[in-house]
This record gives sequence, structure tokens and C-alpha cells, in this order.
Amino acid sequence: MIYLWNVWVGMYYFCQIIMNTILQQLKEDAAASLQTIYSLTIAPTEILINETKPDFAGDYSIVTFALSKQLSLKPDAIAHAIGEHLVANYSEKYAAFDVIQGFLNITIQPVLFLNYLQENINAIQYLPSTGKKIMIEFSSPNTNKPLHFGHLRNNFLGDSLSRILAANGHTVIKSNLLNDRGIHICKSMYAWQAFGNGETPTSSGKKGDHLVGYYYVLFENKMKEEAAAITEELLQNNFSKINESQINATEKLVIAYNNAAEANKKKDIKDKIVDIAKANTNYMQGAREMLLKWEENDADTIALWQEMNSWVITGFENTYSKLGIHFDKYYKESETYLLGKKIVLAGVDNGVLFKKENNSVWIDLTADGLDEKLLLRGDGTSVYITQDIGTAQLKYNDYQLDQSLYVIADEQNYHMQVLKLILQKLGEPCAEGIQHVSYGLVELPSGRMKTREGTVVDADDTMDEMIAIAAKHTNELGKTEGFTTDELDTLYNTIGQGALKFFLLRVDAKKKMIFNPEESIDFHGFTGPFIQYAHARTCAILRKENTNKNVDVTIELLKAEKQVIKLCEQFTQSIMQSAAELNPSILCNYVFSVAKQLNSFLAELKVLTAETEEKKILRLQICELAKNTIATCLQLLGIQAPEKM
RNA sequence: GGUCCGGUAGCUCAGCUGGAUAGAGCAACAGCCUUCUAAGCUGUAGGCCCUUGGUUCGAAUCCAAGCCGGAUCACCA
Repeated sequence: MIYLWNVWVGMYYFCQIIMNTILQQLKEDAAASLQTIYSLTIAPTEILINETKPDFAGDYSIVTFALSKQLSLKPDAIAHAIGEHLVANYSEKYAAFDVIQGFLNITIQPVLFLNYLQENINAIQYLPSTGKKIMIEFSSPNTNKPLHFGHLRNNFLGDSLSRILAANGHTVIKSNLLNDRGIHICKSMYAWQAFGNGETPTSSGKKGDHLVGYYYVLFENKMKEEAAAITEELLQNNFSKINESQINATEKLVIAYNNAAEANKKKDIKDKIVDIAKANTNYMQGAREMLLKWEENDADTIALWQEMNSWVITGFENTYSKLGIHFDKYYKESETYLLGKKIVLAGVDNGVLFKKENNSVWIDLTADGLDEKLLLRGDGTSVYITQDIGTAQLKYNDYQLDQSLYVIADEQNYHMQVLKLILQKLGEPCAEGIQHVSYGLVELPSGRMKTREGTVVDADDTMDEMIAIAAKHTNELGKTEGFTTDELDTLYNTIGQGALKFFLLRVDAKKKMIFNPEESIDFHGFTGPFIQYAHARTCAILRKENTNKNVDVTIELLKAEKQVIKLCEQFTQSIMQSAAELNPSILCNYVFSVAKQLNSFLAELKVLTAETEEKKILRLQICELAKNTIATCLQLLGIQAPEKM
């Protein structure tokens, strides 16, 4: 695998091959034919070509209805004319044609497939370098709790996209923005100080992120308890625990609560009262004081913050490494928020932004159909988007990016739209390249996961469970004779991780998905292990016999043989489309179809005991091509391809 | 309420820049291991593609209206 990777990297940097797929050639040739026959100038991309349905003879079908309109001729007449022209003038590529109701079904010369087989058998070719530099930010966790199942989708998407973009010839920088500052961080710090008794990851044997997460949840629970008590007092018209300035408004809410008739309305009002109670708990006051001290650079607070952050980050690194993910660059919100503030203040001087009477800074986006947006609070502290402005500029200056992608859940669509718009208005050169890779949240059957309510599925637990299930399945099948303990562990990890990654990547990222922890993730059908298994089986054949001999390019191809090569040949298209749509699920569907086709091929035809020596060579090479295509696709999905399983 | 996203087989999802009889996987049913790994292969069954109207030779796909579900519109992050 390592060797192959080096080959790929080499190809990526030095290979300047212009990718010319069969489909592209057909489009170009069809466009040329139309030019010759009808003097019709049409871009090859405008020509609609589908794969020919299995019931008809042919490989690809040109759909001529649209042309019929432009040429004022019957579809069948055009189809016949193009078909005859193609077969007459490009006989080395097109063997035959057939016209059925406006569809021109073209049979590709087998030699084209056989040439592809020869040229790609040892290494599947990526696209030549574009010179384009793209940063992709993903994961970006808060440093107050461990990663959960939702992060897994984010991480796998980001990791896979970075690989896919690299395969498309771009230079990719993977970045991770740590949200390491703010009130949520102070909450876990406060609770640790109050209840931790000096507990550390070393003293407790707990993973750092889990340890800190425990105190975050503890804070929330304790604070909620206190808030519940205060709420009771408020409902009894006792307002002694809350801030004087809030008493009047709270009093009105309590009256409204008592007068409300409908249960829904009562609940809404009570929620508001609870919010006020929460803000007035000793816990929240403690956390706020801590944040203030942090911003004032209080030595003890900073020391505690650094220590607890380091625990979390060590924990994250452990998880990332288990997931097979690494980053080229870490950014920290604590290091960028001041830069953002500076840019915003400069924007005030330029007159792009404006101040309100209480000194808060705003941008007016009403002309763009959005609202006014706050960029700095009245007290001068920055809000969430302020640091994003700083980070965006910093990224651009660090790497001179052509494009800057953000893998962030779709709940932040508005936020990302606003961010780009603000940077544009500020005249920041980084603005144009910003693009949000939006994905749907992973939900449980019961609804959204919430750390504070303890309804999250933990990332580490999920991985461990997947590996355990992989081990169970593997042992039941009993095919791992001769494996060492280490090899077995690696295999369980490979399969468990493959199942999980494929499960999360196979669905269109834009769509939200529901994950039911009660139903285990499948290992059959449209899954990672299915594809890994096709790879392993093929490896088994190739271990027994391999060949360096060239295939006779005049050999006749059986349908099962041709189908495999034909699908493999569509690899380039598949990675181009995945990159264009920033969507790894396209690649998942593609590699599944290759694996399925390969399995059918292996079920139908003998390889090692083929009818003739020529057929054996051909089929061994088809195995090699398909195996490499599958391994390459899996690699682009961040999934390992085992040689035995 | 404004904006955005989704609604396809019992379940999970492809297909959506309009094109041939709407496809996979799971679950169900029926076959296939003295022959390269059965985590596999082959077959059967299962569909008012949310509704209504429009555009078109042709609509799951485009447009409009509506229904259902979700996100978002904070001096939260």
C-alpha cells in the first residue's frame, strides 16, 4: 500500500497526462460530426450521453431529441447520420451503432477498453496538477467535551474531500480550528475547580477530553439544579436571587405565566423564566467571572485554561489518530479573535461598518436581503463571527489560497453566508474563495444529540464498538487462519473503520441522516466491508498467480469482462464529479458498482482455470485493474483496503 | 412570519444540468459452496416518485401553489 501511495503521489506531481475518457472522446467526436454533417457548432459538454440500458446493444447512447429541435430534423434521422459518420470516420473507436427511438446506441471498440486496461493496470491515474491551492477546514471542535457521532461525519467528509481534491490535481491544506475560548470553556474549568479535587488524566486514567467533558456536563447539571430552585422562588414571587434590573420584566413574565391558559404558552413563558434563573445562578456568575479573568490575562486562570486545553487536545489527537485523520495546520480561536477585532475596527474607520449609541459595531446587510449583524458587543468583546473574520484573513495570508472550504453543519448556513458577505464588503481578498461545504446533522431517532442532556453518541465509543463488531463477524466466519494477533487487530480496525466511514459517507452530505444506535451498522450489501471483501478476494486470486504478459488487444471481450473494465474506466469521471460537487457519496456509489460488477464477474467466470491462456492473462489483468481501482477509491474515502479478510 | 433544505419500495438511500420499461442495499421469499474467500452470486416479490396545476414531443427531474418535516433569522457558539 505504501509503495502504491508513493506511485500515486509521483503521478500527481509529474504526470501531465490530459485525461481523455471514452465518454469525453465520444462527446468531442459527436460534436465534430455535427459540425461536419450539419455545420452545427455545439460544445461537446452540451451533448447528452447516457450509459446504454442493459437491454439494448451498445455501450453509450447519444440522446438526439434536443438536437432535433436545433436542426429541425427528426431525432432518428440525426441519430443515423451521426452514427454513420462516427463509425465511418472513427472506426478505431466505434464499432457499431443502433438507433432506437431517438437514442443512438454506440458500441465502443473493445480495443479502447483493452488499452485502458493496459495503461492503468499498475496505478490508477489521478488528474494532472492544477496549481490551485485549497484549504479545507473541518472538525473544528470545542475544547470542552469529547468528539461525538456528529463530528465523525464532519471529520470523514473533510478528510475524504481533501483526498478527492488532491486527486483532482489541487494542492490541499487540511486545517482544524479549535474553539478553545469562551464561556463554554469556562464552564468546564469552573466545575473542575469546584469539584475536581485536582483530578488529571494521569491521576484518574481517563482520556483528557472525556475528563473535561465530564466537568462540563457536571456544570450544566449543577447549574440546572440551582436554576430550578430559583425558578420555583420566582414563581412564588420571590425575586431576591436575580439581578435588580431584571426584576420588573421577570415579574411580568410570572404574571403572564399564571394567567396563561394553554399548556404550550405556559411552557414558553416558563422557558423564559428558567433562562433568567439560569443566568442568575452562582454557577453562571462564576463562569462569567472566569471568562472576564481570562480576557484580563489573569495568570492562574490562563494556567488552568492551558492545562485543561492540553488534556483535551491530547485526547482529540488520540481520537484523530484512531480515525486515521491528521491536519496540516491548527488554528486556535484564542489566537485569532483579536485579529478579527482589529479588522472590524478598521472597518468602522472605513465607514463600511457603523457603531450604535452603546458603542456596539454592526454591519447593515439589509440591501442583500439579510439583517443588520452585530460584530462587536457594546463592551468591546468579540462575538463568534468576529474571530471567523480574523481566521479567514489569517488563512489567506498564511497560504495565498485560491479557495477556502469550511466543512460545517447546515445549521450554520446563514452564518457562513454572512461571513462571506462581510468579508466582501470589507474588501478582504480572502472573501471570494470562501465556500461552505454544508452537511446535514446526524440525528438520533429521538431527535438531535445534545451534550448537555447526555444524549450524545460518543465518537470513541462508536469506533470501539465498530471494531468489536468487526472482530465478532470475522471470528464467526473463521477465515483468518495464520493471522498474528497484531494482524488481527489491524484487520478488525480496518473493517470496523471501513464500515463506519462508508456508512457516513455514502449518503449525500447535504441530507440530514438518522442514526439508530440500536440497529448495528451493516456489513453486507452497500457497505464498506462488502467493498473491502471484493478487494480481498481479488487479492487472493492474484496471490496465486500474476502475470506481466501483455494482453492481446484483439481478443474478444465477454460481457462480464467488458463491464468491469468499462466501469473502471469511469473512475476519472467519478472523482471529477465528486470534486465538482464536493460530495464523496458519488465516489461511494461508484466504487460499490465496481465491486458489485467484479463479484459478478468472479462468480460467472473462472480466472485461474480460464478456457485459454489468453483469457487467463486477460482476466488476471482485469482483476488487477479492478483491485487497484477499488483500493484507490477506498483510499480517497479514507478507508483501508485489506488484502485478506 | 421571512429565507433556506428535504419528502422516491416496509426501512435506509441513488437517480434531479428534462429522455428508453424509476434503480441499489437491508428486511421477505426461492435457488447456488467436492471448482480462484458464501462478508458472495442468481432470481421472485415489493412504487398515485407528498398533492394539485403549468411548461414540453416527453416531467421523479423544470415552474407555481399547497401539505408535511427540518434548519435558521441572538450583544449564544
